[in-house]
Amino acid sequence: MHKKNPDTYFLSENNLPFSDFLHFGMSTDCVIFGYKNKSLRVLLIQRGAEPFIDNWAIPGDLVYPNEDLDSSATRILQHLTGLENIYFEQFHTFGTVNRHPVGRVITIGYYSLVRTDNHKPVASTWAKDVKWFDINELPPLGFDHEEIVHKALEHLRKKVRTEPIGFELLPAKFTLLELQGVYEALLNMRFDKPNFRKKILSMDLITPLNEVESNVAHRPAKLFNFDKERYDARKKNEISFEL
Amino acid sequence: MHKKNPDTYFLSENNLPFSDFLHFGMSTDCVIFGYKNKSLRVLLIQRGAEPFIDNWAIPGDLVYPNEDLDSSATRILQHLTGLENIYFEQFHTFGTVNRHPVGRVITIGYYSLVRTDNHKPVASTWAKDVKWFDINELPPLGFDHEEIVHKALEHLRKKVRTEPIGFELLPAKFTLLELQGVYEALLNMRFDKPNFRKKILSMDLITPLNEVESNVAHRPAKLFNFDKERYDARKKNEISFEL
DNA sequence: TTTCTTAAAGTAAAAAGTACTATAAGTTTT
DNA sequence: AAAACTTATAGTACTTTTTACTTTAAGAAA
Repeated sequence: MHKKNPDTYFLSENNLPFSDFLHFGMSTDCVIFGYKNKSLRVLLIQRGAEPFIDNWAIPGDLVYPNEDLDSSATRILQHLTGLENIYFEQFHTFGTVNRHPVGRVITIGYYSLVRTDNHKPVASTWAKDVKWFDINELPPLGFDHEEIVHKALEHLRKKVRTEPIGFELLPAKFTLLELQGVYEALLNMRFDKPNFRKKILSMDLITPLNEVESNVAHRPAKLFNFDKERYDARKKNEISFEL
Repeated sequence: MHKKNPDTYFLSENNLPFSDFLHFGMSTDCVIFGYKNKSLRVLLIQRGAEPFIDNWAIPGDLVYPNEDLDSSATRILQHLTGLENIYFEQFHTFGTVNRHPVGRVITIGYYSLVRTDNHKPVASTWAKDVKWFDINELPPLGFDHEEIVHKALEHLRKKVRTEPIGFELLPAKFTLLELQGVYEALLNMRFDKPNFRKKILSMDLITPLNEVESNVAHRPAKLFNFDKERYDARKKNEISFEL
């Protein structure tokens, strides 16, 4: 119904026809975080196509004409890691006029958290190589990807202080010291062990299992898992839909 | 240099030529918050053009082909309020396939905070009317603007807890009780007056002036202003550029 | 059985947050 | 001009949370 004469829409102060505005490219780029050996890592690909061929970059792709934004991010993640049900979140959109050498391409930044032990990322047609990099030892990146990674990290650090997402970087069963390591890597801080333990347990969101770690040269620690149901239930109750 | 054959770029798993991906429209939409009479308000326009003509909506416009995203938001804000140096921030991008009746238009959501007393918003060619609405008494909105407003409010509420942006809703000189009113409206909570005062002053970010309010039927309160320089300086020192 | 390493519990001081009371300083009313 | 009233501002006592540190326990390895 509205399709008849689109040129009459959006005529703010300029007189360009509507069709002149439909020349944007859209992409999604994903900053994939992992955790291993007490350090925070980012998954990068080595580009197999121009522009920035051979450069390292964060994985991304153009949004399909008939694809939702989150679906696009899911597709990239799925494709690269082979995993489903990955935690991810949109955090910022980057659209400086000349950010892309080919044309006006605006990219939507997502970050995601994955358990690095579960899988091996695989290179594909569009990536010569895929590798985990320590967050403090990143190579030079193509496009404006350094800015994107930096901003992703900023968002992640804020988020992790208010919502229990640290678990997403660990296997389902983890020890409290492992969890502490995640938070220390993420926030670049040190915590006191007994106090960290006390605080985490007092939140009542992780449940002790009847299992302990194995193959360690010392007293094995108890394993826990995150009680997502309880968290979701609690969150639901607190939400007040004021609008 | 890279412009010669764009069709070889971004060929992930599909075989569409690059030009097929350049048919997105981009817009920015601004959720403008104000504060008056102890209540939080949103500035809405009544649309003067299709689609959703006559409906209330948040102000927005298509991004110009040669315009940065933030510039686009600035332009809309400037145009509508006549004010410069308005606080604003990008918060989320909305791009569901069918969100826009005319075509695939992706919109970048911004929210901003303005001092409502400083100015009167003016309607223009693209808006029949402009009006402030109480956040709890919004009319039905066109497009997906209800979702956008809701999400903006969510972001604002988080932001206001970690950064001193409440001042942006008040005139340069304000009383502590006025500031308390802003926070109560923003967070939908009540604070104890002496404690709020103590907490705010202990942050050492607002400075007392040698002025008091006038034309009040009781003991006039002291006026304060926000010490932005001190805040910026302090923030600068804390930032550790770890990337 | 001894030694080693880390888990896990406990304790005490400091800081921050909460609830409330009291006083001071203006304006308005009588 | 004094009294009544309203709100600003200061102060106090109490509770809870955070921080720093000590102690004990449990298992693995030698």
